[in-house]
This record gives sequence, structure tokens and C-alpha cells, in this order.
Amino acid sequence: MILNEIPLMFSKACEYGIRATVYIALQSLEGRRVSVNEIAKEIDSPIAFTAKILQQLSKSKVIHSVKGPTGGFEIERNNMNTVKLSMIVHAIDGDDIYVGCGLGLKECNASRPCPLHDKFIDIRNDLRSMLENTSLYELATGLEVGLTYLKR
Amino acid sequence: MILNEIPLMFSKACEYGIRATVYIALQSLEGRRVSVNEIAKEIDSPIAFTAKILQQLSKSKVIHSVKGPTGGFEIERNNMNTVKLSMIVHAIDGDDIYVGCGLGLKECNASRPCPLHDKFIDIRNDLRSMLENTSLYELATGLEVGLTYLKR
DNA sequence: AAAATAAAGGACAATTTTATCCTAATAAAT
DNA sequence: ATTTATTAGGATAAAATTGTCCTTTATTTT
Repeated sequence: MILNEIPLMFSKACEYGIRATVYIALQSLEGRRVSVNEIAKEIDSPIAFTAKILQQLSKSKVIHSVKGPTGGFEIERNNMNTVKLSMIVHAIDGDDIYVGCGLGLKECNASRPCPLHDKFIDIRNDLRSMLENTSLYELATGLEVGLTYLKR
Repeated sequence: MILNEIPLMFSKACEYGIRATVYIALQSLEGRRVSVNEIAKEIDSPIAFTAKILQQLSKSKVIHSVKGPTGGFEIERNNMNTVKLSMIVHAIDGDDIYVGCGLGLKECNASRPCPLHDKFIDIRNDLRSMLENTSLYELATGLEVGLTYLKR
């Protein structure tokens, strides 16, 4: 009898956001613009909720949107290298990953640390550098080559 | 405008659970049994919610409870070495930290990985070994010596 | 035995996150 | 110009998590 089912690292919104963005990047590499409907189908996510997240990513300039027929979402080839995972996470989940205390203390720092402070710093730094060093291009090309998947 | 405020690693329940358990361990080292009321006050958590979490930890044998006057929660000195952080987390949040996919895919493994699979494995392994190797005794003594804090 | 104290547990309320639905705005195609 | 396809955005609903309250059970003290 467990109290919670916690997401591993990201919120559901962020999981969908990352998967959607990677899918958009992949299709943009082929010169295709994609609609919310297609995205939701291809990454197996709830359509309307995904639309909200894409709205947010569009406002944050992570992806680009075009209205009307032939419209949809896309990412410029150039941006795929500059857009890092950290930007997607930041746009949706904020920066708690960078600043929050693992035990939820408001004031937790080197001079007044929680019991896990030092141990968390190491793991968080690893997570942060992973997020900051992983580009959209890298993720999209892995998909393109058929090495990775976005569904199931 | 951010969609979510996600907890860094653990649910609120788990944060309270860890803080409470460390506090109980600290007091048990002094031979004191402590009540929910005292615990909630000392770790600055909601009383009734904390009581629920302690119930859960008691059922999972992480802590020991005694009813009636002079009752309360305690942890045997011996158990402080065998009880690792991982057990507390497991009792409250389950084992998603160990098994879940970072992008929320149901089927994500070496032969059918999500785009972040490999990168996540490294971080998760670090997190797991930290949780499995950190004993309650270690955390409690840090507090005892006044090096760490459970409030604010 | 009765009173008092503390955990256990059930019911429920508040908040947050996830998710849906509908209308408005925009822009292309006809 | 009208129709059509698509994103933007507001309102609201559902589900999960967090939090409270009250009653029951166990145990000690008087």
C-alpha cells in the first residue's frame, strides 16, 4: 500500500513537452510542419493537454508555430543545436531542479544544509549538465536513425 | 508563466517522511520516544498528514510505534544502520525511481529505448546508489553534531 | 476500574496537476 | 469574399496529492 506514484524527474506535462518537441524536430529535419493532432497521435499523448503545452513552448520560443491551413509546429534547423533539453524543462517545470532542496526546506544551503544537501548537489549537478548539454538535434537524429522511440 | 511546480525528486509525503524519520532516529539516539505532535513541530510539517505518513512507515517496519501514554515513535539503535534512505522512499513513493522511464514510456529498455534512456540510466544509478548507501544513522548523527538541519 | 494519552484509521476537504471542450483568431485555399 | 484548417486561449472537469477532522483502539497512570 503505497501513498503516491511520483514521476521520476519531470511532470507529465514536461514528459509530453519533451517528446513533442523531439517529434517536431525530427519532422522539421524532413522539412515537414506538424499539427497538434499528428503530434499527439505520434507520441501517444492527450491532444488538448498537449496543445496547451505546445502553446507554452511556443511562447518560450522553443518551437515555432504557424496558424491556418498548412500551419503547424516547426523548429528551424539552426535552433536544433542551440535548444537544449534544459530549455524545454525550464519552460514547463520552472527551475526547481536547479534551486530546490531535496527535502523541501526553504532555506537550505552550504551554511545551513539539510541532511541530504551535499549528496543531492552531486546528483543534481549531473542532471543539470546532462540537461544543459543535450541538444534537440542530438535527440532528433537518434530517432531519425531508428535507434530510439517516442511511443509505448 | 510556468505550468507546474514539480518536486525535485520526492513527493511532499516523502520529504516529510524522511525528515520525520531522521528526527525520530536522532531522538532515539538520546533514548527518547517522540509523539507525532512533537515531530511535526520539530520538522515543521502538517500534523495530521505527517501522522498518516508515520503510520505507513510503521507498517513498513521502518520505524516502530507504541500506543498509549509514554508511547510514540522510535527506532532501535541497531536498525539505524540497516535502514537506508531507499527504504523510506520505497515505502512512500514506491519504486518508480528505479523502474520508471524519464519520458513516461511504458516500454522503455535497452532494446527499445526512449531518446533519453542511456543518459537517464547514469543519473538514476547515481541516485539509487546514494539512496541505498545512505543510512539513517549517518543522517541522524550529522544532525546530532549540529552540522545539518530539518527545518526552514 | 476509570481517566488520560498516544497511535490507527476512516471520512472528507483543499489544492494542484492533468485533461477536455468550446470559441476566437489567423491565414491559406478555393 | 467564403470556406477551411490550424493554433490560441478561456472555462471547466477529472484525478491525484496534500491536508484536516473525528472516532476507535491500545496502553499507561491514577
